[in-house]
Amino acid sequence: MTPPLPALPRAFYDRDTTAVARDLLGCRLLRRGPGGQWVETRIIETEGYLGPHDLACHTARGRTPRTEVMFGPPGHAYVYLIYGMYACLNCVTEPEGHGSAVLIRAVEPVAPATLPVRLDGPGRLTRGLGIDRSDNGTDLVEVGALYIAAPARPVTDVSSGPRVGVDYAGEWAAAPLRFWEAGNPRVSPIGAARIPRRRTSR
DNA sequence: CCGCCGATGGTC
DNA sequence: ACCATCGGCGGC
Repeated sequence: MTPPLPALPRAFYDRDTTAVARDLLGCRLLRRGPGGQWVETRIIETEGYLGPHDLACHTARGRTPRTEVMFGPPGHAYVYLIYGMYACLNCVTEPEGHGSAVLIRAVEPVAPATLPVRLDGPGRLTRGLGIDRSDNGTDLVEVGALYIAAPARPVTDVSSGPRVGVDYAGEWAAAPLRFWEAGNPRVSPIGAARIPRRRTSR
């Protein structure tokens, strides 16, 4: 693929986190590899983390070195290490100081049309695209090695459900802040409609 | 198909 | 001690 596809403006991120989480579906996540080659993907699953009042949100534990980026201006990447071995990619939302972000949980390849790695799952997509904590703080509004562009066509059919892996968050565990493109079979089936399994024998 | 468990290391 | 995960394995 050949960017520059224009990056989404900062105003896109400087909004209600739930709206940003929904509107990121269909957007392009662009990654330039070490060899200068581009990979264009399409966002198909997200989760909103609303701020310090949201007990599932990292900022609920206050302002710390790790969450500094989340309290910063919108439109920056918040990348953190989970379980000692996977990175998770987020976009900071709302005005500076708010402490909210959207986790990108799954993308699908656009160009190249297929890749030898899976990109569904927050840990798999960062591993597959070579995203790690060195990308923390990247300004996604700049056309750089990692940024986000507008969708070819907006996603209108959106499903939602509880976020994954936040059972510790009390009342907030059940909040329907996970969003995915309805009917897309590449979204991991956690909480989504069961994927009909292909017949393997005859 | 479902559920359990280990890997692995930053964070507070 | 916990954790916004993943993949392998064993049981049904």
